[in-house]
Amino acid sequence: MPELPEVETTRRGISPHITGQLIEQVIVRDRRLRWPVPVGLEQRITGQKIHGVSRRAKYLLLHLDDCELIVHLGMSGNLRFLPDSTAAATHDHVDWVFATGTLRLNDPRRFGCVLLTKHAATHRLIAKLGPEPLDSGFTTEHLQAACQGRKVAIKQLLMNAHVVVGIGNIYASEALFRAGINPRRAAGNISRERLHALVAAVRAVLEESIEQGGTTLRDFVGGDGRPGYFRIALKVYERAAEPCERCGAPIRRIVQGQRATYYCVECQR
DNA sequence: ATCGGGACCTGCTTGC
DNA sequence: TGCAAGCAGGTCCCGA
Repeated sequence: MPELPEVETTRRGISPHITGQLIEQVIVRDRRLRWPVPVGLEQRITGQKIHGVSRRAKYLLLHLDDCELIVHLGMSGNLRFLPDSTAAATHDHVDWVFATGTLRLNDPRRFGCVLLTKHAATHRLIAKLGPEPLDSGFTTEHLQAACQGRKVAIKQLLMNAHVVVGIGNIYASEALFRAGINPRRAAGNISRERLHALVAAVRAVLEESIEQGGTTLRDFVGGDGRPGYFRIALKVYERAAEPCERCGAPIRRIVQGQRATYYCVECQR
């Protein structure tokens, strides 16, 4: 489900509600996620305070007294703060209960995770990630170095979290459209000038989406339960056969690495 | 080192 | 109406 803008929207939605709050109770209804929710998590963190919620790539990090929780929403997860008690539904995996309400993780496809660690920054899932696309570390030089000698398609390289994090299937297509680059082009065969444009396009599309609360295609809701409104701003994603906004040619859908890619054959070379 | 593909899941839509 | 196939916002891990 969520790419960086949706995870960031979730973070902003839940953070004010739980930061500074004491965890009164933890309810795990279904430990089955991508990796099982650790046995004993409930006792381990009950009574601890949430000192803040940060984000690294698509991981949400909850900072507690003496440990950190790594939460990933996978393809279909959402994390919501519920001020009033609401009966749990199917696929509600974990509740964190506070005096002011409940933080609840729902994840039908179970590709998400809830993990416990001392220091998330050194955790194996996080330690080797590439730079954040909205931070200063994501530069033309960095992208150029990552592309050097690579034969993979630029779209697949953009989605590689060891190169740059947070860009999933929607925003990879959208950023390449903005930059005018064919998603199938070999990464190593793109000029520095065009990579410079791509860096700017990635930043712009992610920032604009965050402003709109992310993209809701089917079922995404942010921490407050509201959908994101960036879908109407998508230029190519899920627009196969529709006319390109720029040139009128029909948007094409192809498959790369088992994922759908959308692009304009005229505007993107 | 790089790459391609399979794996992990449920639920919705589409087509026969 | 029923059923099977295809598709969906992620990413780890394996073998070549």
